[in-house]
Amino acid sequence: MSVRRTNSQKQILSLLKQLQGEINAQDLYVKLRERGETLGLATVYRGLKALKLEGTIQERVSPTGESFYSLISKDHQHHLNCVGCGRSLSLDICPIEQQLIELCQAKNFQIFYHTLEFFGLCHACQNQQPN
Amino acid sequence: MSVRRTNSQKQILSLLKQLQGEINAQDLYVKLRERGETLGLATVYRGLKALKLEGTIQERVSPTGESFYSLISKDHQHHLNCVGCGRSLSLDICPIEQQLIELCQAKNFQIFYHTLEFFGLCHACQNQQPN
DNA sequence: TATTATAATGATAATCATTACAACATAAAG
DNA sequence: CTTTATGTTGTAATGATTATCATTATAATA
Repeated sequence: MSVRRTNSQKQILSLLKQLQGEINAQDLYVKLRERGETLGLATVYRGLKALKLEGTIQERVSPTGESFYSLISKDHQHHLNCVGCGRSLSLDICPIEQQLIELCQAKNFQIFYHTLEFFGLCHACQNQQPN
Repeated sequence: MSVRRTNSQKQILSLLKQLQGEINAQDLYVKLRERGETLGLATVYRGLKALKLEGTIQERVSPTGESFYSLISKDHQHHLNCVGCGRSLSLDICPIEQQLIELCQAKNFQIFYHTLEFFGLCHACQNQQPN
């Protein structure tokens, strides 16, 4: 209910809108400081958490354990992730039908977004010895 | 090509088969020690990495940044994850068609597995103040 | 079998994103 | 203008994972 939007949350949202992509908390912090804002790193994390709970932004945890944040948008992307080099390739398709989402809602869940990721070896990593 | 399987890798695989579920590296280490094995924690991490590169096991990074490992199996599961309490509910459906996977292979990617996760608020978390 | 090269291992230190904490600031309410 | 709750900051603590390096096991070769 409390749609109180603190100043730091506004700043975070503003930057995310401008970016139109995903970014991690630390880089977000640096960019905001570059803008002249004076907020602290802890506040950035707290703001991101609040926005996530509101369903305004989404979080993707990378294989390195680092979180990336972005606005939730209709034209989201999924990825092919290489377990060898860690790089990922964007896909422009999404097989998740509205029908499936409604099925989830039926379980009393309020769905904000979904993630679909494929894992395997990219061409380069297939043709070389591990390690 | 080198399908050399070290002793520690065998032990890790053996435990994962017995478990039939996912486990993090630290717990895996403890369980192996309880079995009487004498391997070190670093070796567990190394073994998991090697098995992952082989396409034998899969890794799921939790929102806390912790990794969970399990055997890759046909009857995998997807989840509804609550961004509030962090709990997740298993789904028994998977909308990913073989056709889609072949499309990925066409991009020179060798797919081992995929993950599909929904995020939102569970019933309990919808009806309470944040924080 | 003895020798040598290569890979695996274990203990521990280093790394790094995130969270906890305590002091201070701000705003809302009476 | 106090009181009270909430937001914010910098810093220390946390905790999983990775790097390091000396040691040991394994494989390849003579």
